[in-house]
Amino acid sequence: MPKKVDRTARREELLDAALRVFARKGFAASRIDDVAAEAGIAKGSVYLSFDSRDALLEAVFQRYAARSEQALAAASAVRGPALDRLAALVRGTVAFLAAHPEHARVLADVWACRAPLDLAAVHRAHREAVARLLADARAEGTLRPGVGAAHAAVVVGAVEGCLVQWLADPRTPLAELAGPIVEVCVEGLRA
Amino acid sequence: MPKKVDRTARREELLDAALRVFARKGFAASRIDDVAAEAGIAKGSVYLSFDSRDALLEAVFQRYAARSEQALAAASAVRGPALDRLAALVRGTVAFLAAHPEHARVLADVWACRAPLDLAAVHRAHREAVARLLADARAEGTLRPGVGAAHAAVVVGAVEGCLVQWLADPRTPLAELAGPIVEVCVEGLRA
Amino acid sequence: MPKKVDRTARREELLDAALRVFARKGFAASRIDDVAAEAGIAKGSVYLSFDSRDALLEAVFQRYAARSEQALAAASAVRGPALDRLAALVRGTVAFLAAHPEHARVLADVWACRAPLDLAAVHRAHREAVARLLADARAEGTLRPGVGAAHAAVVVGAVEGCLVQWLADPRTPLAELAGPIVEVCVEGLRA
Amino acid sequence: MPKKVDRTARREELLDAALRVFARKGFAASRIDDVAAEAGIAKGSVYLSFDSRDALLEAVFQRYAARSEQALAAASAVRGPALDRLAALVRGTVAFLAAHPEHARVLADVWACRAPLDLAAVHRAHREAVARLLADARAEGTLRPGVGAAHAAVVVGAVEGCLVQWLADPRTPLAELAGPIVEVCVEGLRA
DNA sequence: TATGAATGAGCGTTCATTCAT
DNA sequence: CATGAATGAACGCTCATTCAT
Repeated sequence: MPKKVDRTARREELLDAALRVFARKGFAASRIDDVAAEAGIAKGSVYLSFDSRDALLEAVFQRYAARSEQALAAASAVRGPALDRLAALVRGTVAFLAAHPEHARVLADVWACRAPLDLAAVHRAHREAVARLLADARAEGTLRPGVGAAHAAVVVGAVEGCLVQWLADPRTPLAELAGPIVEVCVEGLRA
Repeated sequence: MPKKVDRTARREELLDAALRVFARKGFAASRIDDVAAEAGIAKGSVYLSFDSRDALLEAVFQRYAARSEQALAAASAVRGPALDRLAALVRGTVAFLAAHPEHARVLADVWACRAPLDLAAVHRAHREAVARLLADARAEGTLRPGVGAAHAAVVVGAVEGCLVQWLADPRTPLAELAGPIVEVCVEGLRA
Repeated sequence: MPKKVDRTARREELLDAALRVFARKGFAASRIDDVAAEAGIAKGSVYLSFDSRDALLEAVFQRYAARSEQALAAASAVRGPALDRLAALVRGTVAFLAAHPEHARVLADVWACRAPLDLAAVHRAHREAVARLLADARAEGTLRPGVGAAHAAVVVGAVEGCLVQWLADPRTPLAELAGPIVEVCVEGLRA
Repeated sequence: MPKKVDRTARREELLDAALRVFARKGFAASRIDDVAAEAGIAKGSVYLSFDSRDALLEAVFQRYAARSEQALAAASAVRGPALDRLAALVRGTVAFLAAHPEHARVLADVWACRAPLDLAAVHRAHREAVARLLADARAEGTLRPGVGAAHAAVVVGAVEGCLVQWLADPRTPLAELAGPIVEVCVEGLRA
């Protein structure tokens, strides 16, 4: 089935191009021509793979969501004490974002656009993964009293919030914030 | 000086209208006509107070920045042990954001637009306020060893990150997250 | 009747201002605000003296037409041989235009606008004055055979055409062209 | 290279349409829609060939300048006594203008607009051609004493000035003025 | 399938004109 | 009379989308 492969490959190349362009100038200022030029194809050809400009942003986001979930799954697969695994998850998430600044940058466009891109699902998955680890830690007896599922949002938020500060000021050393985040959001929760 | 008063009042009314419109449909989808209609004036009259559509967003942001700074100053003015004051600052910030959902919603537009709106300065001021309190706590001997100025970004991030989750999913109870944030970002830092 | 005087004086001041502005930036690029500012009054006050922006150009032109006619009449009043009077008329016309570069510059706007400003009447009056002098010269026997009323347009054109060259390139020394024009259009016509 | 041909052809068609529209209602009153409609294409398509409305006027002028130069070159190519060639040049120029009333009409818009359209260069070329013929006539001994290069502007002006009178009053028989112009500006210069 | 010329709805901005003060 | 804020029609230009080739 060469057609399918070609279509998929072309979609991926286009998404790579769109990701770079969106990250560089922002979705609002990105033209279909810009994406096509970045991908080295003609403007009209973009519509062979995507229905609209908005669909391009949605697809870019979906790819981020999928990759983010993979990173989450990978981090959740490690063995060891629950809070160590939580620390690993936090570090993994930060490393993933720092390693993919383009994906991170496009997040702002996703927040701003009002399309029904299920960003909430990404957050939910993230919170649930954290909540599971907190529950494990509770079972292990390594969790501070009074800490529970309600605090998962705070852990997720700490990561996301550092990302926001980095977006607003690229000089913020996002990767170096992994340590402090772990110290606050993991070590501070130990019994 | 009736002129000055009128112009300022008209500017404020327009900013109120713009804030509502931007919060409702997003800056990218907001038309000058929408803002004018919301303010009950003619489209052309918007240009009596603002040079351009972008200037409107900038002014809306500047007002947010100023109000945010006021909220910060108010929270910093309380007396008591440093970490209690940090808790107050966090609760105050969350309360401010929860009480002004429109301002908060427009933040996403500011992140997405690439105009030189000094969002970084807002973050910096916030981090510095937190860092000052952490330094005070250190002097009081109430701070956990190893915690310092580097962790201010995490505290600020936790608040901002919860805001992001609320923006992505309005069902997230932002106001109720103040408690967990304090438990993680303040109580977890105690010696 | 102080009102009448005031209104007329105000009109004149406004026309002076309009003439300066139109000459400086061209009618197409001149705003009512520009004229008002040049006259030192408020924008709306312009409409107390003129019905519209176009009426301003028309009035400026009418004033030029009247002054041009006066210059023509003055030149026609001199005594002496017909061709000497023609030379005086040419020199007077050129001197008038060179002395009022602003009026001359606005002529281009009058040519370009399609309003029914009777520029043709100005040309007609000019041609008729020249034709009268040529007829006088014919009666005096000082005119070359074959030259008559039909050549008046050429004499008028030579002046106007030098004006055009000066409008297109202000470095053209309009005043200095009076001599050559007379040599070609007057001396060349002698019997 | 079908692309180049098509683009050039389309440009020419658009310039033809623009020329007609500008001549009919004047540049100031001509809308992009008018030009597009005259060319039978959509408004936006105009921008595939021209950057702006002003660029359209500039291109129309450039085409006039080029054609004018061709007419000049053709007239300069004839053989014979210098003053006969000058007469031919004058007749050729007038015939060219009379045959292209649209081009001539747009000249007024060029005079009025302040864009840096090098109308002065057209005049200069015209003057230089005339001046060369006058120098030849001097060498031939057929030129009246006292006449020289300084009179070239007058000859050029006589043509241009008759054009102006025709622009102001289309009833003026421009073509019929060629004879009188020659009689004044050529015959009057003979030794 | 790939192209890019063509489209035309849409929007930001301008500015002549009006009129309440 | 004088003012200048308010108006809103008008227009240049953009660009996502389409479709003939």
